[in-house]
Amino acid sequence: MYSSQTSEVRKREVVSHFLAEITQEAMEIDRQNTPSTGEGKQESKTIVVLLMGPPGSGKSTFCDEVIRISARPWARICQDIINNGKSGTKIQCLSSAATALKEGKSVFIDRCNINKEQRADFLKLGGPQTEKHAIVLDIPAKVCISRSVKRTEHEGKLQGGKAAAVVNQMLSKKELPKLSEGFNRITFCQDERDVKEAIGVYGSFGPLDSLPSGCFGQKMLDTKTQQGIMRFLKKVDPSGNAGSGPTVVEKSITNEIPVKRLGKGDKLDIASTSGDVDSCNIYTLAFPSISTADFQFNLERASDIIVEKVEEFVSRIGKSKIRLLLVDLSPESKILSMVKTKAVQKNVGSNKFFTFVGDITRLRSQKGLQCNVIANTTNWRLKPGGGGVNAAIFKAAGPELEIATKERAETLSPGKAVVVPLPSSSPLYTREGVTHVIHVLGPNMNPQRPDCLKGDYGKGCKILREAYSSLFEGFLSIAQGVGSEHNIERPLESGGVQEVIPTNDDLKTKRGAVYESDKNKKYKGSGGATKAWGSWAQALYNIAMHPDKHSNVVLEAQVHLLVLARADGLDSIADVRREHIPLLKTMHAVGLKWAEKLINENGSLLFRLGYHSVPSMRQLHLHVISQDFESSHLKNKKHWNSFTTPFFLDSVDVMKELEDEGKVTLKNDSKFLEMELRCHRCRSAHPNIPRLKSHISSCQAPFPAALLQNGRLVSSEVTANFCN
DNA sequence: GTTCTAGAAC
DNA sequence: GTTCTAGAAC
Repeated sequence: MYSSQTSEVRKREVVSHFLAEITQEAMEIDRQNTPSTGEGKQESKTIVVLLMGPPGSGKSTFCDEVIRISARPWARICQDIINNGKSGTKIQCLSSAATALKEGKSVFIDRCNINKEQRADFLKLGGPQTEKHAIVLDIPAKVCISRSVKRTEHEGKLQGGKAAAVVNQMLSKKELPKLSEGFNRITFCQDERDVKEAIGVYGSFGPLDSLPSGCFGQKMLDTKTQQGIMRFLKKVDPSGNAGSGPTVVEKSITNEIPVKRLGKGDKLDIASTSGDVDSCNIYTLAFPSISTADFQFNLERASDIIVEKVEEFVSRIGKSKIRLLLVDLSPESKILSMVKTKAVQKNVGSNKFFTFVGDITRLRSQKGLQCNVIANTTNWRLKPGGGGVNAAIFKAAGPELEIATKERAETLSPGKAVVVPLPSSSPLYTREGVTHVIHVLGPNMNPQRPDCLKGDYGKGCKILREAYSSLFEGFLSIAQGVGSEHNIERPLESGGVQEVIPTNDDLKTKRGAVYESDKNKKYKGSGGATKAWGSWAQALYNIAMHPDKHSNVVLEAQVHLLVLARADGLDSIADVRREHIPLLKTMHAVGLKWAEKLINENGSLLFRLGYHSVPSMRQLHLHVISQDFESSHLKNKKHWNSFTTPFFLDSVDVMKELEDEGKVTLKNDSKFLEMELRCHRCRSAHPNIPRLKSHISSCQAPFPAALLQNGRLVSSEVTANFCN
């Protein structure tokens, strides 16, 4: 923090020093140009014209057109090409502009100049005689994006899907210029006609002419609101529809949720342009509108209350990585569009609140949207059935939810909520990554249902508010790790083998998770026995040596579990000899049993069983890892490569080599961990982890042939059995 | 393992 | 300007 501040200060010093110099030079020029006698001869004055607008708004075209028809000497200072045709820095622009002014040229500052801060230094250029103008190309975002996307030879190399991201990003920072910043004249252009007109004005603006000061062309438009909306949207509308009008904006909100995978193939780049593939780090509550379906609560009132309660909650949580998602199955949902409109009007939620069309029980599997907690609008008996969300959630979660619910509460009063941790065996947990269901009971206005309020909206609104408060409170308590009691399973009794399932829970709850890592550079290549282990690398050893103290250490995870050997002194595959074959077989059998159990629960899972060539944690452990690699803990190249390159030794191969050779010869090669990132299925290469993750979330290519042999890949189709 | 951060990449 | 990686410290 300190050092970054220092460097920022230093940067400013450099800039202001530099500015002082060029300003002085410009003033000298001005003095030379200013006639010392009071003769009436009019001198030509230089002007600095700052273009302002996102990529695709037509800044360069504007300059080119004016320069083409103008009698005045101009220089176009374009940040995109200032560095020998490549993009350069603001300082280069300032320097180049100062030089041009010195030569008596007027200058166009052709860069986005999107906010006051970006413009400030350019307004210091030249002397007091130098006029400062702004041309604001306030063109609809939609137009800018489509232009940016279409261009193939743009100087700034801003092409394709990235353009949408950049345009939106920039618009979120837009601050229209004001005369008070130091401008003599500001021209606003909102469409092509305005632009043409301005080109005409500046094109015929001769060296000796002057233009009236002030603001021109600004239409009635509440830019404050626009900015608010842009901030609300923050991220990109992947469809490129982010516009400045509220109609477009509403659509954007729906699309705005970062989605890992919308479809297949052609839409793959959506994730990368939305720039939020790490959205799994945001703790999310998905909730249906309470009471507005079967309980027939008035939509107008309900939407007011939702917006009110969300606003209240969002202001409380500050910058926490938490978000709320109002979900409805129907794209035509009235409540969704009403809430959307009101949220936009009130500018609620910033990037913390979204509306979303989808099945609340399938947000991850269908929409690629990870929600940690979902709310269930239930009935007073907390029982399945009744149709709607309640039936769907109980059905999707399986009997596990019923049982877990029963342990918590038998009934629920209107306005109240109950938090139920979902057992890891629930399909909603394994398939969707949902860790908790919060049952909430809203007020009922339907005479066919119990506790009907008979139109008493005084009471009804109070209860509905209370219901949302209870719901959000429950969510917050989970998010903060308070009251999150996780179900604990007993480890299987299996001879000298202890199992640990590390969690891939996004939250740091109080349960202590043990994660497997790949390696600790210092120990690279060293054998197992003499290795010095860091304290965290000891964790598995401690569990294996003292299982009594850790008898209930089974940490939940959807996709990755470890089978530990209890033998002391056996830290890695390098230590393993022929006599350990029975142990390895047992470990394999245990791993396989778990894999099959998990596959039974979720037929789409595929597993590989194997060892790391050089483990990062001591105590021999077998990885049983599902091949979806959907985990927020998979963060870097080493993680990925440790499971998808020959660094990962399939258990079946290890056992075979032990039988044939008596030991396992390690290639002992760290190069595997440094290899480029390749999809484990189709082997395509990807530049970084987020892009890779985005790809693997939808890649359905068959696995490489080698994996399909000898039972290396365990799936619902393959019933590999290497033990017994 | 996590967190922090500089600087590279975009 | 933002995103991403990788190295260092813990």
